[in-house]
Amino acid sequence: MTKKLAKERSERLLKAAAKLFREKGFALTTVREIAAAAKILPGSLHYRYPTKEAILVKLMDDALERATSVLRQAVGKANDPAERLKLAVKAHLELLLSGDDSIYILLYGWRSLGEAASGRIERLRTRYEALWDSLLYEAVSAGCLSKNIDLKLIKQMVLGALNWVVEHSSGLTPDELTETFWMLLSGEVIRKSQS
Amino acid sequence: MTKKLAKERSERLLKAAAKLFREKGFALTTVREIAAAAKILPGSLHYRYPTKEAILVKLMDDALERATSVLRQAVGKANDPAERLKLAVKAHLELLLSGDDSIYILLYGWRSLGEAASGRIERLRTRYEALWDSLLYEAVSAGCLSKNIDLKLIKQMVLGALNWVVEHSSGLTPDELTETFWMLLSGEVIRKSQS
Amino acid sequence: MTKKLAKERSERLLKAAAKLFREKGFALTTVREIAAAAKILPGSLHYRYPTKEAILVKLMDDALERATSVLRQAVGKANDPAERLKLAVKAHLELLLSGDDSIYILLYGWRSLGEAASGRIERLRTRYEALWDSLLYEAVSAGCLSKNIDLKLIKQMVLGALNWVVEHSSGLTPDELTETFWMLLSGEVIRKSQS
Amino acid sequence: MTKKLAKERSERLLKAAAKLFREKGFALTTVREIAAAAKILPGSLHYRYPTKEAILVKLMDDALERATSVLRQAVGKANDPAERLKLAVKAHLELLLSGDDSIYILLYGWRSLGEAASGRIERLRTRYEALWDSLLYEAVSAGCLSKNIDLKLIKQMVLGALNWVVEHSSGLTPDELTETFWMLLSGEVIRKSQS
DNA sequence: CATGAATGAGTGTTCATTCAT
DNA sequence: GATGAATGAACACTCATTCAT
Repeated sequence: MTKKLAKERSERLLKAAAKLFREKGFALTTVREIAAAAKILPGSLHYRYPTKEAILVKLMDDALERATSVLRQAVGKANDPAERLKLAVKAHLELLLSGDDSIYILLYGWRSLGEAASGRIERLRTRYEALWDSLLYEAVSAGCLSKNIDLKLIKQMVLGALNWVVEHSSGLTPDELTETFWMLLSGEVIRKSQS
Repeated sequence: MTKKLAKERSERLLKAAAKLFREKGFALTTVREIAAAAKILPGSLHYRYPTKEAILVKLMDDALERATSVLRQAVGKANDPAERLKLAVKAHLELLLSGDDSIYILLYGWRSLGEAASGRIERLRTRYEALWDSLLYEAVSAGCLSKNIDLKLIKQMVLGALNWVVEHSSGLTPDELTETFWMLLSGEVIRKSQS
Repeated sequence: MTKKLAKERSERLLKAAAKLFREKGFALTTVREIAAAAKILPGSLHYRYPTKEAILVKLMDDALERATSVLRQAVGKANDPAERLKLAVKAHLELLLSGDDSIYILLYGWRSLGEAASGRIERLRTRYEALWDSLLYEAVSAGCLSKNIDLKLIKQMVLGALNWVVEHSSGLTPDELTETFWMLLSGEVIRKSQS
Repeated sequence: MTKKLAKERSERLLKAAAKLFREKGFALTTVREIAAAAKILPGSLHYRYPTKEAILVKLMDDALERATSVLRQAVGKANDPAERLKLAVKAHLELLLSGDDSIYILLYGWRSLGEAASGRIERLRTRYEALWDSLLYEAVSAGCLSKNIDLKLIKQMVLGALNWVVEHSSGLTPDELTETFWMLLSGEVIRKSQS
């Protein structure tokens, strides 16, 4: 019973922190604000997380865990490499648009981390990106992605486009965004001409 | 003579601030650090810029001005819409990779601005993006960009891919990045298959 | 137990602040001086009062509360309007000479307040003066104060004389001051002659 | 010619300073504000007065000089001691209501002075009050003021009433105030009864 | 487990004053 | 005489963290 309450408190705290970190940035959010939003007292906050940074790390950890799991699950629904890639794009967009603040923080919050935590998150992020790496590699093997192309670069361009678009184009669904993006990748947007 | 010295000081200050803002973020950079890096005293810093935020605004203002000017100049070198678009991509990448810290700050620092300054920068940013809008519109008119496509969305995807890639893929030249990106857009990376 | 200590601290802080505000003026007193005098740390001071002005407001609030209460009590001891007036004079002088710094601050410190706080204190001051207004009005009704006289003006002259005298004539008791003042009011000082 | 301009500048500076000191208090007025109001530059201000305090001292000096001179002139118009006293009251009120900011500063600004300057002003103030002392002494000699009364105390009560009233009762002329005050002193306000 | 008062180093900013020109 | 850029000590205030209860 008590444990349940404790867990609820902890979740409220993380949710509140994520919301504030997203809205105001890590540095401009005070622990008092987090505590107030989570309806606990500043002292109690430090009982669960020793420092403010620890909250951020926890948030990022969880977000990455979730992202990895979601992506893995999404691509499992198809066998065709191109189809799997498209499913990954959609899953990534769905996650970004899910309203989960911690995903957002994951993308932009790493600048606030100390060296130790920064490395830790980087490793987790690499794990997430490794999923994309294998997806792209599969596609090359299946012949639906050109050989002799820098796969890492393609991956970053894809992720960059997706991450950026959710910040700067509002009101569209993941499906709509996926379709447009897929058209762009398929060369259906730019018509071959000369250059 | 005095004026020259004053200008030099002012520039040293801005450069130092840009470097620190990029490295540590706006909130985590102290005015004392900026002053020390610029080899002036904290009080002298406030003689030129009333607040820390004013430095950030000035930095962003200048960066946007420069970006707009560079882009305008770059696309002026060609007449073919597709070629102009490619030149824009290259110019944008060159700017991002030029080592100018304030360009970086422009992309990620806006979260630190107060409401007034934020709106001001947003307006300038819109002016920069308007250049891209017209570039894309031209391309549609010339038939080398598909009609019936959300141009704003394409613009954000393009800019997102470019901005992201310079942060996460190091060691490549703007030309190399431009070539790969252009291949991606031209559909030469993903081979048409089914989906 | 803790609460008791906290209260003691709070009182020490207010006493120290009042003393310093009186001696050096509000603007020339630093929060560090107040903290040092109260034997707490600057940070702890702001835990209780968010700003230096808040301390001043609290001091004035309390002083006015005390003054109102003391005056009300004093005049309750008599029924004759003239006697009540005289008791009020004595009570006012006793308060001023009680060594309570906050009463002094109340008289001269309002210039340091911001607009909001200033209005608040002004309202409280009006409440205190309303007691004098009613005292004077009573005296008129009872015929011991001339009709056709500007009562507000008389009130200000009386309060002005009393407030000023404690600043510039030292060593006398409230009783002595009251007697002299009463003689002055009664026309026993200036002998009727011509003008 | 140059001298004339210099004098004009100096006067503009003093007027501006007096106005600001009255409105915002000495401590809250910055030299930059004074300089701006006097339309000179901060550096030039210090050419004429070495410190901010020096301006305040000069202002007080002049005000006291003027007050002394005005009072002396006013009482010279009559020979009867009571009449002279009444003229002094009127002259004092006229001065206070003349809109000359420095007179106001003289009354309330001494708290801002350092020890040295404070003593200096105190001596000047004593000289002004000595005029009142002699006025009152004359009145005693002439029999129109009761013997066996603390003259210093009476003086402070009179000055206190006058100084206070101009701050707290607006819209009345010096003549009106003088009449009411004189009635108060003459015992025409409080009717003798018992106490 | 939870509290909240207390801490104190650190923050952005102010401003009277100086001084080379 | 006059300037205005530069100074740097001082200011009010913040806030992540601690710890006695």
